[in-house]
Amino acid sequence: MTGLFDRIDRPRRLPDEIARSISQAIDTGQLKPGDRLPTEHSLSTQFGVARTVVREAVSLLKYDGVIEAKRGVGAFVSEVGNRSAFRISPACFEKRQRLMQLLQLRTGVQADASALAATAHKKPALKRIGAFLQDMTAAVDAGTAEAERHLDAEAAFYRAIAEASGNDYYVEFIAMIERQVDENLRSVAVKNAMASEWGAKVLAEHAAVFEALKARDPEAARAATRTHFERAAKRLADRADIADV
Amino acid sequence: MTGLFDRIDRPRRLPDEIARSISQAIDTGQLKPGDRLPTEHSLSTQFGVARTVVREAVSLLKYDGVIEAKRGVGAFVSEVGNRSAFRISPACFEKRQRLMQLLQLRTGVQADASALAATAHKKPALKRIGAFLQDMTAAVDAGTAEAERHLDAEAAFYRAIAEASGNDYYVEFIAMIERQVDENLRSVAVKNAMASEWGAKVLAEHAAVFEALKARDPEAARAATRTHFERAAKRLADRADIADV
DNA sequence: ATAATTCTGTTTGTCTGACAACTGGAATTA
DNA sequence: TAATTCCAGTTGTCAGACAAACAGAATTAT
Repeated sequence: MTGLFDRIDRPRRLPDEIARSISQAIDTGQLKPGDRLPTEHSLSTQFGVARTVVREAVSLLKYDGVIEAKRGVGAFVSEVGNRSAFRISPACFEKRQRLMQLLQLRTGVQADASALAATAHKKPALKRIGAFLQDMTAAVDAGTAEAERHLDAEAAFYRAIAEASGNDYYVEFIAMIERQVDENLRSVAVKNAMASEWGAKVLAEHAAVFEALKARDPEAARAATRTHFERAAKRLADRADIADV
Repeated sequence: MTGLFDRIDRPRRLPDEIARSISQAIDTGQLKPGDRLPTEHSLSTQFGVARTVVREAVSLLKYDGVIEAKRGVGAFVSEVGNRSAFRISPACFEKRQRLMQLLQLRTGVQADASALAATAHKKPALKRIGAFLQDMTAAVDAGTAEAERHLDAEAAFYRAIAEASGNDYYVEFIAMIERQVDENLRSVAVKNAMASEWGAKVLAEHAAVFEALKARDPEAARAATRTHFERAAKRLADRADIADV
């Protein structure tokens, strides 16, 4: 049973903390592309940690292409558009606008995945997808107690669709986004799932997607998926307790 | 002037090399989710480097959520779907199927971005976009000598569209993909751009996108963008010298 | 005999100091 | 004046040490 206890705040690793700090300085414009970072020695004294820790932190940012280092010279903030990874910072869940933008991107990708799956799916995949839809139905029938199960089944439903598309990148991308959203907005999503007046309504959205897949109609699948995720985004953002600016 | 000299292969950083090695072991299934990694001490002797180097490498993978470490116990491969970043490994450009999948994902996202931009764009943005289209036209008129400029203008054209969408995540995502594709397939793309018989044809594809934006017609913009990127993907994959399996 | 506790070795996390490789510019020399 | 050499500074790597946390064995108490 989850929800009884909040996860204790484990002492995070120092390098992650420092990487986040530097990354934030770049995002907020305190460090602009081309700017030179303080030396590792300087950073280690500023943060009050050993240089090895600073090195690990800087190494993370180098790996993402956020900064570039030249031996004997220093480390510099890279030009934008040189990133080698797509990553969502937790700060994005603090502002409504950023959140909506993220969910908008996800909606489009997820709709594409459904459209692909509509024509590409094999029989066993459809069976799997249908099973998750039944899971959701059962969870809704069971009422608010099974809200968590409902959410898990929903995530599995759309993950299965992504897998049925036959494109591994959709699976990876969707899984990544889903994980981030879940990690940051789980509690809000649970509240939404518990709002029983929505149960049947939302279920119909999923069912429409499934029917479109069964009919191998890509455009219907895309439209149905888009409809659900657009509404879900609205429900989430409406209920999320975040700043409007 | 680019293209005269190839960039010398600088000795890569050890941590990146090791991170890549471990990551590959996971991708190929030599290390499965739940498996325990060798100890840092063991890895340092196996790779013949200091533990600090191994630590940096492992730290990168931890940051991506590929592995999780417990002090006093060891480091373990995470379950799939726990990644906190979306990253494209260079290996993806070695197999035609993976490449097509990647380009398919990009096509969908880019098409969505265009659809959004069609309704969201402001006047100055449209002007910027049009300027890049003219750049491309000029480059095509100048012939094969300006192939590189053509490519740069094309990338800038679609980046500008993403910016006009008003959604920062589209900008980030598209920039990341574009960079990876460019880095790995630049030479192929140049050859394509130099194939003069395509010049006018391709230019018409871009122009169609621009016209749809000007007309503020989202579905037309989406369709035109999709058409271009699907054809571009085909041209790229046809010419790319990669394995079919 | 069983359950609780303590001890111990292992592993990751952090610290410290050192040296190597490399760079840009200053000081020196031709 | 121009070329060369030298030097302080910075990142990259190395080596060793200790702290923190954990799993399981050994010990003790019930």
